[in-house]
Amino acid sequence: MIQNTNERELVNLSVMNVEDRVNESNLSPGVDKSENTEASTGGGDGQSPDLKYGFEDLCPVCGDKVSGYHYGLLTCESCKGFFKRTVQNKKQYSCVDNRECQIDKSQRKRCPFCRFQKCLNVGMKLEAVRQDRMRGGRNKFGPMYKRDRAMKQQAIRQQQQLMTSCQMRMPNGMDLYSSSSQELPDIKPDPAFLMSVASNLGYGMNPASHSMPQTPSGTPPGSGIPSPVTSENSPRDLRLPVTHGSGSQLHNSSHAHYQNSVNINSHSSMYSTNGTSFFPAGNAGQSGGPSSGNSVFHSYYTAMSHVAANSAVLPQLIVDLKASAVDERDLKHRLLVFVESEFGHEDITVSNYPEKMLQLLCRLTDHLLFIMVDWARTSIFFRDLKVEDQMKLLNSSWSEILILDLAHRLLRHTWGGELVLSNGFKLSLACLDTLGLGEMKDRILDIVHKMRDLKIDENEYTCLKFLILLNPDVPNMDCQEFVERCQEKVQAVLMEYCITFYPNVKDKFSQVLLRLPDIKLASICGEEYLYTKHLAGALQENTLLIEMLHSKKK
DNA sequence: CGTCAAGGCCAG
DNA sequence: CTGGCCTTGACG
Repeated sequence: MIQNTNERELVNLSVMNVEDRVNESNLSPGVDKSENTEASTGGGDGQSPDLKYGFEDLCPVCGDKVSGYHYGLLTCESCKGFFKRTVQNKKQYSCVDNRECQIDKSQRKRCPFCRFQKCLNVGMKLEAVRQDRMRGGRNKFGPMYKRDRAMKQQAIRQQQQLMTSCQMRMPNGMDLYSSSSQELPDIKPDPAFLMSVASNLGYGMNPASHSMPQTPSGTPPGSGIPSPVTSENSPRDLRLPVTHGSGSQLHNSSHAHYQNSVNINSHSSMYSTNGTSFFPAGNAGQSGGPSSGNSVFHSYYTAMSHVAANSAVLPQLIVDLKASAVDERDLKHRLLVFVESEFGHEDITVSNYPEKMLQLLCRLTDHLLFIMVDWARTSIFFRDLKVEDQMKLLNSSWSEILILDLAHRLLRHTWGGELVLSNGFKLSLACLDTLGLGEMKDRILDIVHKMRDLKIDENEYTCLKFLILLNPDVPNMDCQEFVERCQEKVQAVLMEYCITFYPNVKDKFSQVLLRLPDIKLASICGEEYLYTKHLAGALQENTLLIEMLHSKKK
């Protein structure tokens, strides 16, 4: 892979894209730039109903009012100051209790050890505290903050669309999630429900906001395999991947790594000891189970559900890998709302058919990329990397991840890669032939068949996704070694998983890994196609998709 | 030139 | 030590 020469530009461009998009199709007249300020300053009341509505304006550390982005995320003024003092003065605290003190607004002063611990756990960045104490200016997180804001705005818009869409459709008795309804929660145009959907869509930079339970209770976490975590989460705090018994280690090593944004020790400690975690097990999107009356898929899943009917425990790392996954039902709906808003009222005739279809496909892919970026950014391991390294990894892996995701969707039959708009236009796999992407389509179908033969499940799919993302061979990364270790961990856990849950399948592990080259080939196919189209001027410029494409060609 | 996340200040 | 408010300065 060719390295990207100017990530900063890419980050900025990506940011602009989101904002352009947010502004260009702005449905709510009240949303403009001034609202950003209000949300982050947490200032006056009543000016910004949109932003105030639904998105946490509470500090993820203590629950106090957020005053803006500080050291990587939205926090209150006091935790900002506390974090700064702690890091600048290299404070060493200790906990007189069990290192499990509750941190809230009224008690945050009681135990600085646990408070700092929580700061780190929710994702405050040590490297955002300047060593030279230089004042003013901007740091490298600027683009990230901006992007986050834009994403939140976008989420709000989508949420509004979701509401109107629900109100429009529900009275007709139409099921929004048409692909599978049997195991789904009751979808009603209920603001509270929509709120929870919106806030769990994967937006926002606070990792804490991504680990709320998403799947309906009673469905097993992925592929019918028993979860090590009970569905009853601790009422104390659902959000923190608490590293029991390793508090001081994390603390000390964090200080030792000021230069380096990655704290390897803290991760190794997470998986070396017991499996206690506050991550809910079941938010990995699709819960296992057939999605419709398709008998092939049905038998596949019936077979799957008998796999590992023993009491083996899902490795903690896999639970954590899945914690950032986007729910496929939500995803499908978001895409539908998005595409509907852009193309639903377009007149798609025979003459503009291929062009419109290509446009639609690109917008869709672009949207998926934004969602992918957000998934990655909140994912374990990846979220701890420097932004520059994150960009390099994503630039290198986006197309393969898109292919894997698509193959997985087709395999799970979650929504078959098919979208039908209100104007009757249907976007399905067959369209790829029309567009000249037949070869890629065939490769993808081939991957799907092999995955089905192999009975690749949700957990293995997740591991593959991370193996693609955490590619230590991407050149010029600052944290190459860390990425390598993470990839090794994922690989190790995949092997452990295959051996534990599929002891009778010969070479399951290596067979699963062997899907990667196929995915690579399909992705190259798609990239080449896009690049050709791009050179011919057939693609919309200034999209994240084009930027990603360029980053590889540079 | 305004914005807004850094660091700084200082009463409590 | 805490936390609300102030100053600074790169960036758009």
